[in-house]
Amino acid sequence: MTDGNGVSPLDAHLGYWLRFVSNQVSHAFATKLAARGVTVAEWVVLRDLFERDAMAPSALAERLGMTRGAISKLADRLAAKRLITQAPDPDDRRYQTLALTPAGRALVPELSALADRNDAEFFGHLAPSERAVIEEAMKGIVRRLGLRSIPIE
Amino acid sequence: MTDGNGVSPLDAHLGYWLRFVSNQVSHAFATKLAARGVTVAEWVVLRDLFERDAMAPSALAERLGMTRGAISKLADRLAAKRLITQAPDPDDRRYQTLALTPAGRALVPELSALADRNDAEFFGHLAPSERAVIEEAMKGIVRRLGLRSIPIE
DNA sequence: ACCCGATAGTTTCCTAGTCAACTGATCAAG
DNA sequence: CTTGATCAGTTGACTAGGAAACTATCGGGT
Repeated sequence: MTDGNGVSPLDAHLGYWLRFVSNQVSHAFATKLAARGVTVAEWVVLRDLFERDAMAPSALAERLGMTRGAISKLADRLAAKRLITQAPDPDDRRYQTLALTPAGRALVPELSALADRNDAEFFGHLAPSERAVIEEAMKGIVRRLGLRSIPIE
Repeated sequence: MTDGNGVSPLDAHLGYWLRFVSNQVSHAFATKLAARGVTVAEWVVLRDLFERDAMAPSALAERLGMTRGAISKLADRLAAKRLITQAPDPDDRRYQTLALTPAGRALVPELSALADRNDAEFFGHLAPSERAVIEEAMKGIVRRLGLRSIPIE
């Protein structure tokens, strides 16, 4: 685990390899999304709204593990691209309701295809048993440590 | 793989789980490092210089997959913290030589212990066989796709 | 009925990157 | 030699996000 100096090599850590691959995967995906004028964070928001239909920014922040400030800016960007709408909630005027525009809704399946393709490029060759071990290990870590959201604090 | 709308769930992708866990691991590590006043990128540079003893910024940029601009600023920060020195190369004055100061050298083993601890917290409970599958799969992906460096383009 | 605290969203400042333009230094070809 | 291409490093403009202060709204206790 350590060399003569008490310093273990960087690549002795599983975290190193995970970050390495994960960074590459995310970057490759970001490049694909960029061709459609969307960032990864924007994609995640669109994807979430696609299923839930309408959501308050704070709920998104909670689910995506981002600050409310970040969501506020992200929502502005998506609204500027005419992919979502920001409507005040009539019941409680502190709240907003974010929802996909028709253009936004139409975009999600296209982006989803990019996500499928990207994942296949990196992991498609793995044996089902390997996939299963990795997926279970990751889910197990999330469960064990009680991790929530799609993090970055 | 897809629901009725042709949109596969986010968590159907292995890349999703990898990013999830990897983000958490990196964040937890960043928090530990922050207590010593160092960022993850700075740690990687220190760690690399620890083994190689002296290096040009451009070589670091290549190895770490960062731009020269980023390394330039990073080196300035580390020099300001008196952890590295920036010396001109006498043979070719375009080059610099980055090297650890004694303080920098002394810090690496401490940070390395944090890295060990962090990795153990997330992956220590995995069976050796699980670790092996994951590590091999990640290394295989790196090999298969000819990935280099610790990326972010 | 009225504050006081909590809660939703925005905004400002900061950090750490990228990208691209720029400055010097070197080298090779004429 | 000199000139032009190339390469190392720096710098400035820009981006995405976090932290925390700020605004506005709501709700509950007295």
